[in-house]
Amino acid sequence: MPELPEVETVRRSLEKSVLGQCIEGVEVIDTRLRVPVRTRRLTSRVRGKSIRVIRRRSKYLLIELDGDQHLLIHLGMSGRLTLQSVDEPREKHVHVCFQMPDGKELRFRDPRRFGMVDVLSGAELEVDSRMVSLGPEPLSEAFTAEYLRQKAAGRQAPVKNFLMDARIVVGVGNIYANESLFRAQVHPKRAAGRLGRKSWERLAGCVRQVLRDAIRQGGTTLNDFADGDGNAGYFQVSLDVYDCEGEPCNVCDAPIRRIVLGGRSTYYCPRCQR
DNA sequence: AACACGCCCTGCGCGC
DNA sequence: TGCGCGCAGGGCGTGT
Repeated sequence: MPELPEVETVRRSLEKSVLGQCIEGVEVIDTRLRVPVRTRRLTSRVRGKSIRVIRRRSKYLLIELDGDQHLLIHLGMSGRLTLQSVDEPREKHVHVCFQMPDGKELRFRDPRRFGMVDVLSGAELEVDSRMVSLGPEPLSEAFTAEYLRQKAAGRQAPVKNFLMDARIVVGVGNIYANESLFRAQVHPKRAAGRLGRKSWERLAGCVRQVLRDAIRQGGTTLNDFADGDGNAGYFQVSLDVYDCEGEPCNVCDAPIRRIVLGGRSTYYCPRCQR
């Protein structure tokens, strides 16, 4: 589920609730995530350390602790990270808990188990294969129309697949790729290498705009997304095309179409997007 | 290199 | 009411 706006929403809420606090203990209930949880390593490196900074890179949360340790957390498709009272019964699929002060714990819950929880030193983080191959952040200065145009040169793959490639730009998942292309009036199937400068300008601008709007609304909650305090997002009411097959386009009333690209549902307006 | 595809896993909504 | 099916926000490995 969580794309950049959702992860950023979680980051901001955790920044308010747990920044500076000490992680008093770690409990691993189930190690079976996409990458098996290394319980002893996690416990020994994290227990007793305070949270110095909470960052986000791509769709990863990076929680920097005392002693140059960095918690690396990915929410996968169905992950949640919420601060709750230890008195509340643990929900099904809570796999890892971090004990926090005042009788609270940070719970990592992930029904589909596509997420991951790991801990790395600063040096390990710098050379980590998951990190080094990542493209620029879409809300950074490095993300420009010219950058995209150069990267796309000669590529035959659909522009939507290109946008969702984390080596090109991070954080743009299926929802926001669809929404960005709609706002930029670019057909998702267009070969990336065949877009002109003007299209790239619109697209770069719309990607940033969509992501900023979504962050402002606290992310998109389709089924179960919530921030660190359990609050749902609101961007789903602003979706123009995602999961809107057959509904009239908000601009021209033509019915929204659904096709499959790269194995994922792709929604677009056949009249607005060329 | 670039690209297509399948898989990891559980839950949900749908049609029958 | 119950069952089987397809589908779901991500990322990685493998094949051509």
